[in-house]
Amino acid sequence: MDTSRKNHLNARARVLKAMAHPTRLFIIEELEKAERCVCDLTEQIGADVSTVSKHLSVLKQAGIVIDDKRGNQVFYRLRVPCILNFFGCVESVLESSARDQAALLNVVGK
Amino acid sequence: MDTSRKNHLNARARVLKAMAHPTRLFIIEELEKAERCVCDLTEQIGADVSTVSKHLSVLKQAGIVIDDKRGNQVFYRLRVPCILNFFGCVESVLESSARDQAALLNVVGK
DNA sequence: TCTTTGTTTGGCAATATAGCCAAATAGCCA
DNA sequence: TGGCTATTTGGCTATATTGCCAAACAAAGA
Repeated sequence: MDTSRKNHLNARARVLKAMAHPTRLFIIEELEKAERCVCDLTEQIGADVSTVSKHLSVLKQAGIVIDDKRGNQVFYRLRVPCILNFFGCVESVLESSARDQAALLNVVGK
Repeated sequence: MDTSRKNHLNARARVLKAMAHPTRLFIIEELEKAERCVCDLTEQIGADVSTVSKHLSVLKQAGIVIDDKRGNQVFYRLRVPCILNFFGCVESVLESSARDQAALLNVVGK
């Protein structure tokens, strides 16, 4: 495997890793609707502000969100609008898993 | 946040997490081309067989790949064909990050 | 059966992640 | 300036992940 391919794989993995957490997926979904300040997200999520802030910084470092300070609030929004389309395939994985599970249970049940 | 939304976020996060590793992305890309046995993947990846086998089992548990034993070899293939389209958006995140980095360097350079 | 080849599993050490609390920082307004 | 609100950072513990080695398993063939 050459270096350039390795770098590419690492870069992609970093983005996916940043998304791979329920709270961060929630944030992404919310930001798809509109920008949000940390306080709003924190309230919706129901965790410590510091926890939410750290999740946001993970997303920011991965290049997924961008922040914008206005007054003493910080607003976050998605940097790239396509992120949500992105999930069509994740959904098919989930559905196909569910289908196969069901089929399996059916067989076992007999 | 209601339970059903939480479950959904967890399910999605599990799939993304399974993908979020360079070696596993490599495997996914290879399987997009054709099914592969563990031995082929191991050779390409250049890690211990046990390591590769564990990565495969992560992908399998997430419902991303499926295995098929033939003789004493085990062949893996993607369960869902769309996985690679999936990356269009990851790419835009990367590109947009790169662009902004470059712009930043430009400003700093002045 | 014994051996060889291919794969998975168990176990371990190193490292990374998550989430909380406490403390630091930043901006606003009196 | 002092106090208030919003956010980030540091530090800690608990937990999860990674990757290797060694050992177990499985299939095939001599």
